Amino acid sequence: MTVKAAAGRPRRERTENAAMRRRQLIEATIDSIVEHGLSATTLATVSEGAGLSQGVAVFYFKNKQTLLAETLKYHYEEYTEVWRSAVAEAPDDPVEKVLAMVGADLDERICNRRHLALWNSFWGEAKARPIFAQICDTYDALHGEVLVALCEQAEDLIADSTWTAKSLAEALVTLTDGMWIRMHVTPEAMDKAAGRRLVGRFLGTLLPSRRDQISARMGGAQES
Amino acid sequence: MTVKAAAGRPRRERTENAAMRRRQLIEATIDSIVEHGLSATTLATVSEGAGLSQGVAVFYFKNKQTLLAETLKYHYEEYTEVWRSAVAEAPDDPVEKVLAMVGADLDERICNRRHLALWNSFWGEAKARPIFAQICDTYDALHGEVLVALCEQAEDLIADSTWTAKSLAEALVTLTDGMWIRMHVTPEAMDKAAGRRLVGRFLGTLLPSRRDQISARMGGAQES
Amino acid sequence: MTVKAAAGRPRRERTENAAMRRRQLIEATIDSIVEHGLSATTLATVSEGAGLSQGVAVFYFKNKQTLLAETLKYHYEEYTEVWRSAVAEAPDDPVEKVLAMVGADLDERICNRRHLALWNSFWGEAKARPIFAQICDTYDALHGEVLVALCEQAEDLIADSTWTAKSLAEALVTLTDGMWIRMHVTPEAMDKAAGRRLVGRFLGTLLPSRRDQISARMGGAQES
Amino acid sequence: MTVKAAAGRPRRERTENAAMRRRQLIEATIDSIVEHGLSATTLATVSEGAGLSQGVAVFYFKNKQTLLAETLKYHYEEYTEVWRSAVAEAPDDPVEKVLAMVGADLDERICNRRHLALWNSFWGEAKARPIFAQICDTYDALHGEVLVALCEQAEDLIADSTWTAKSLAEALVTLTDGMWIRMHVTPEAMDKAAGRRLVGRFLGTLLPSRRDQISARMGGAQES
DNA sequence: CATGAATGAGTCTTCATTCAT
DNA sequence: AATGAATGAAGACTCATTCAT
Repeated sequence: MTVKAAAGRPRRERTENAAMRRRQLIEATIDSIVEHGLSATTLATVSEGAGLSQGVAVFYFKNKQTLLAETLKYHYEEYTEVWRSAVAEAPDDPVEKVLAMVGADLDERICNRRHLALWNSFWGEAKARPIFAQICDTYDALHGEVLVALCEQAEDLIADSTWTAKSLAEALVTLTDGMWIRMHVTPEAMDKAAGRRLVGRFLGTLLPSRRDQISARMGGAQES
Repeated sequence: MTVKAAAGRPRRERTENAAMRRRQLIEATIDSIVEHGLSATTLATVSEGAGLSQGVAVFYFKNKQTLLAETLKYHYEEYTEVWRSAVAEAPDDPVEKVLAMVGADLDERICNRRHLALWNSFWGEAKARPIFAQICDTYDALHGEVLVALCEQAEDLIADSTWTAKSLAEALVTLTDGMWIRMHVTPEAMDKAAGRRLVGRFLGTLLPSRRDQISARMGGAQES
Repeated sequence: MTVKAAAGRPRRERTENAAMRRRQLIEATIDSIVEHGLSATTLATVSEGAGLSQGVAVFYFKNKQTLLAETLKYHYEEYTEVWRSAVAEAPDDPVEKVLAMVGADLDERICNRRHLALWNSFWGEAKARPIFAQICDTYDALHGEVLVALCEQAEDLIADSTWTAKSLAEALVTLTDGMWIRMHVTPEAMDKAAGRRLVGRFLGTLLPSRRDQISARMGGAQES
Repeated sequence: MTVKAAAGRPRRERTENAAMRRRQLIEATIDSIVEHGLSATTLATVSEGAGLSQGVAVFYFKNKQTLLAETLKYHYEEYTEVWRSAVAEAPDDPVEKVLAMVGADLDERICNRRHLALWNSFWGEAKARPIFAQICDTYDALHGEVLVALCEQAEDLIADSTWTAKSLAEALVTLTDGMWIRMHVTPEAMDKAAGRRLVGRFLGTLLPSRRDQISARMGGAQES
């Protein structure tokens, strides 16, 4: 009867509340994984971190498994958003686009202790848990396709007969993965600036004529 | 009862037996981690895999924690042995030594499904378990030092002002870690041959004058 | 807010609405017990079955316990109504009255999958839950008294010195309970028609002179 | 080496110990079901009753489900043993055999508070738990076949054209089930002696010429 | 009236660890 | 040396119940 009067509001509020709770729980999950590791992350550590009861996590995610999977997705969404906007905002030059996409991997929003720890934890378990592997595959495939496409247009980079667009993209992704690992496992041996320089040097070696431009984007050949 | 009868048994025999059991259990641990993942590896899966009773693992390793740590060490010992002998056996040329050391990372004895799975699992948990992290650090430090030293001698490689011995070593190690990850996570996207070609291309780009030599060691620049 | 608007709503309407909701919830409870069993019947299965929210069941019944007890009562009320009207409508002859009362136990409204499943579930738990036991006792006592009274008047049936009114009533009730169990547990071994024939044979054996009359009411002595 | 010296002994002991523990746990399960009902029987109530830790129940039965199923089987084995030996020991006369088999259902070892409570609890859940139903079916089928066979030979009992061997067996089984229920639900209304008399009267009515013999086996037509 | 979010005690189950033999 | 029975502390998950809206 008076439903109309209150229409929209309560439902929206409810939906918003649910979204908020889910985010709250996912953040707490990330916190726990970063702090205790994936294997020591329990519904207890998560719900305590979120300041909620154990039941809520189940209420919103049904499963621990689902909670973890959603956490992984959430993380990938953030990453995807970062590289996508980086590419979009890059100057309209093929090499710049590639630099932007690779540079996104070293963006502060992605390449930080929290994200690296999370990513590494999931990778370690991906082979044993098909759901994780599938999520990784999906997002990685998208990322890979876009990078190959950009490399194809950056003809200067693959002018050298050694490289093809595909192999170059693969090399860049491999370099990124390696850096993420090293930054995570031995942060004292490699930090973000060192990572940028490494990629910069690599691309600079490939494309000597643009070395200055690359240096400007990635950081120079300073001490490392 | 019959202890007295066996009392005279030489200590060596006992020690050997113990060493054998330990190896047996470590291998079973690796099997389990490869098959079920680290988080699903229990003393039960290990002892069952070893064909022994539940108690033995504790008897020989005291802890599950210790068993895992010893497994990690065992694995690193194998790896260290491989790259050490590869360097030793390489022709007496600085660049050849570097190629040998990097090539060891792609050696069949190291770069196989089993090792990659194991390594990845431990990395994922390393940050959360100091014991693992410490083991990784120790062995990685040794490996790193040797590689830097070799790079310093391979002056041709760092003739280009872009690279220093240290940054080059870091780049190579990073590339290796990245390859291991990709071979593990997306084996259909990168296999061992593709990995060799990738490193080959990378070094070939750095040192155009030795490109043929590098190709010969690492595999050519075929399609990838 | 709109409480004032509805304030004038007659109490009857509210009471009727409540009665409707209670019936709705009880029916859903029965559905759930029939489908999932008593032990797997939760407030969630009930409220979902009723198409209502979780809270309602508590609102109207205060307890899960009470909801179940009310469900049991509801069921007994239905049964009582059936045998009472059967007796009332039976021809004015003592034997006919007994036949009618026993026949009611095989009436389609009582002797169906749904009722049998429900009854059985409650019996299984009755001993452990005093509230259930008490409800069963109350209604069974009433039923028993009436049946004994009718048997006393049906002198023909107990002419045989073997039987007394009480023992005959007990035998009939026992037979009914047994049939209900067997129809529930092994429906392929006994259906309603077989049940009627069984009772018919039993009474026919007791009272050969009225065998035809009994057959007419209960079904003949066909194959079984 | 010295295995031979200790041979046989430890293994036998171990097997015996396991059998003993299983029996101990099953008895505790029965105790709990009789006392608290099936739905309130938890691994906690069982292991506490057995004076053991929760883990043992799982160790020996793997599951709560399996523990319950084994309990049901154990109970049926006892019952089967009783009626089988009763039939075997009965005089070599068809009617006597039938009387013995039906009488077994009223044997003190079977027809006691404990057994009845147990049986009833399982029946109540049988429909919802296929495993229970299957166990019941298996043992009931055996019992039914034997009873039909005996009835076929007891030609006197089915001389009356009303009854066939099958329908008579069905009637007897139904009577038994009904008695068990009533003894369980309303023990004040029917005890074991009353049950024996009821069956006695029923068979006596069927076979007037043997009434004395039946009375002697089942108890006379005393007060009931 | 009615909703459904939130709680927390309790259940089953797993598993590292202990210990008698 | 080796076994495997036994323990008990978590862990994930369920569910009756409460309560703000």
